[in-house]
Amino acid sequence: MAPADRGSAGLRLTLEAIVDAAIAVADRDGIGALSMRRIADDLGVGAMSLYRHVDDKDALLQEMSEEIGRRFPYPVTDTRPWTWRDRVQVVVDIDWELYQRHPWVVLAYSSPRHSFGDESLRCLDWFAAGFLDLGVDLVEATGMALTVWSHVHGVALVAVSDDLLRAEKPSEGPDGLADLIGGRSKDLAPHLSALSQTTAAARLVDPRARLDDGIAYLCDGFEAQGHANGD
Amino acid sequence: MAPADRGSAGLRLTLEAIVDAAIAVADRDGIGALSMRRIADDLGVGAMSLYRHVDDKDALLQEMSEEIGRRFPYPVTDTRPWTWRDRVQVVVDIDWELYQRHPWVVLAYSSPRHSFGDESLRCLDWFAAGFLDLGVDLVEATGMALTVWSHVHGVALVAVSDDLLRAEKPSEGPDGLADLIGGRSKDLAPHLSALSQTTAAARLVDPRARLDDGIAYLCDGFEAQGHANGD
DNA sequence: TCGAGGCCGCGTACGCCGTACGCATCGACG
DNA sequence: CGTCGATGCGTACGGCGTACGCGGCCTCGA
Repeated sequence: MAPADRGSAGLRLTLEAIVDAAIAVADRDGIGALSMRRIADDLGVGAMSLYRHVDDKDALLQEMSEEIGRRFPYPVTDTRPWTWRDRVQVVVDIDWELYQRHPWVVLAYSSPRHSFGDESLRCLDWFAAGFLDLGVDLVEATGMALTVWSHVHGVALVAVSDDLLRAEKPSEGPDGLADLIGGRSKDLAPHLSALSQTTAAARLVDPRARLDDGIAYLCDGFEAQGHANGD
Repeated sequence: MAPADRGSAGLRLTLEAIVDAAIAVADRDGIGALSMRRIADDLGVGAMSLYRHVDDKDALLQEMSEEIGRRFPYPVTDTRPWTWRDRVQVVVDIDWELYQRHPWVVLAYSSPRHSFGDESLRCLDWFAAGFLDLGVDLVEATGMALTVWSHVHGVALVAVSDDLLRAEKPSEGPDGLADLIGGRSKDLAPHLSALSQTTAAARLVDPRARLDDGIAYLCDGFEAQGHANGD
C-alpha cells in the first residue's frame, strides 16, 4: 500500500534526503561539482523536482550548512566545570574537525559557524560564558568568543581553498613561502631567506600549526586583558 | 594608417587593459557579475579576443589580485625606526583598506595578501622583521606576521561576503546575533540575552571593531611571548 | 463509489556561463 | 610583392540555475 511512500523503488523525496545527498556530493567532489542536476541524478530524480522542497540553490546551501552544524555540537549540556581554556580547546578542535571533514562549509557560508542560526547562538552562549571567569564583562567575553571563531574560520579557509575550490589541477601555481622555505627561491627577502636553513620553518606552512599558534597568542591576549580588568 | 593599432576606435588590446577593465567590473558590480563576455563588452571587443592575452578566467583573477596588491604597497623602503606595533598598525590599515575598496579580492584568492607572489614576500619580510624586536626567533616572528594577515583576511571575509558574493537581494536572511542584540530574539541564550540591554554590544557586529579587538588580543599575546623568551 | 482538488515529479526551454576551434585580417619583413 | 605570424573574432558545445506548465497520483468529502 501507499506505493510511492514505501514502494520498492525509493523513499519519497524529502528535504532531508536532498540535503543529505547534496552533502555527499559536496564532500566527495567539492562544492564546485555541486549542481542541482547532479544532486537530482544521485537521487534518481528529475532536476526540477528538487524545487518542490527547496527555494533555490542558496537556500539548499544554507540547509546543508545548518545540518553540518547540528552534526558537530558543542558540549553545551555537559555540566562539568569547564575553564575558559578548556572551552577554547574543545571549540577549536570541533570546528577544525568540522572544516576538515566538510571543507565546502568554509566557502558555503562565510561567517564562521554557519552564520548564527539558533543552534549556533546556543553554542556562542556557552562558549562566551566561559570567558566571564576572566572578570571581563559580557560584551568583551562575547567578543573573545567571536574572535576565536573568526580565527579558526580564517585559517580553515586558507587550508581548504586550494584543495576544494578549484578541486583538481595537477600541479598548481607557485607558493612563494613554501618555495622560500624549501630553498627554491631567488633571494628577494633579506630576513626570510634564512628560513631555508631551519627545519622549524615547516611550521609556517602547516595549517594546524598556524591554527594552534594563533590560538595561543589569542589566549595569552585574553589573559592579559583579564589581568588588566583587575582579575 | 594602421587602423587597428591607433585608429579612431580604441587602443590595442593588452593584458593591462583587460586586467583594468576586469577590476572595474568587479568593483562596480561584484565578482558574481564578472564574466569574460562582460569584460569584453566593456572593452568593445569580442569575448574570445581576451584569450589571446589570458590563459583562462582563473589566471585573469590571479593577475587582478596581484595588480591590486601592487596598488597597496607596504612602506618597505621607509627607513624610519618602525616598532613592531607600528608595523602591525600600518599593515592592518592598508590591508583593511584594500579589502574595503576591492572586496572581491577576499574571495578571489583565499590566502591572505594575494597568495604569496614575489611582491607579497617582500611585504612579509618587512613585516616579520619587526617582530624580531620582541626577542623571538625568525620562525616565530614570521608566524606572528602570518597570524596578523590571517586575522585581517578572516574578518574581511565575514564583512564582505554578504555584500558581494550574493550582491543584491533586498532583505537577506536573519542574523541571529544582530537580532539578539536588538532584542528581537526569543531567549534561547541565557547569558547572551543580556546583550540587548547594553549599547556597547553594537561593537560585536561592527567589522572594524572586531578587527581591532582581535588585533589588540594578538598584540598582547605577542608581547607575552616576547617576555617569555626573556625579552 | 466516485469525483474533485491538491500535491508532486518532471520535461522543456531560456538565458547565462567558460572556452575549443578555425577563419579572416593585417603589419612586418625578406 | 609574397609570406607568415600575431591578433581579433564568430560559431558552437556542454553545463549551469531555474520559470513554467502538464500529467498522474493520493486524499478526502459526498
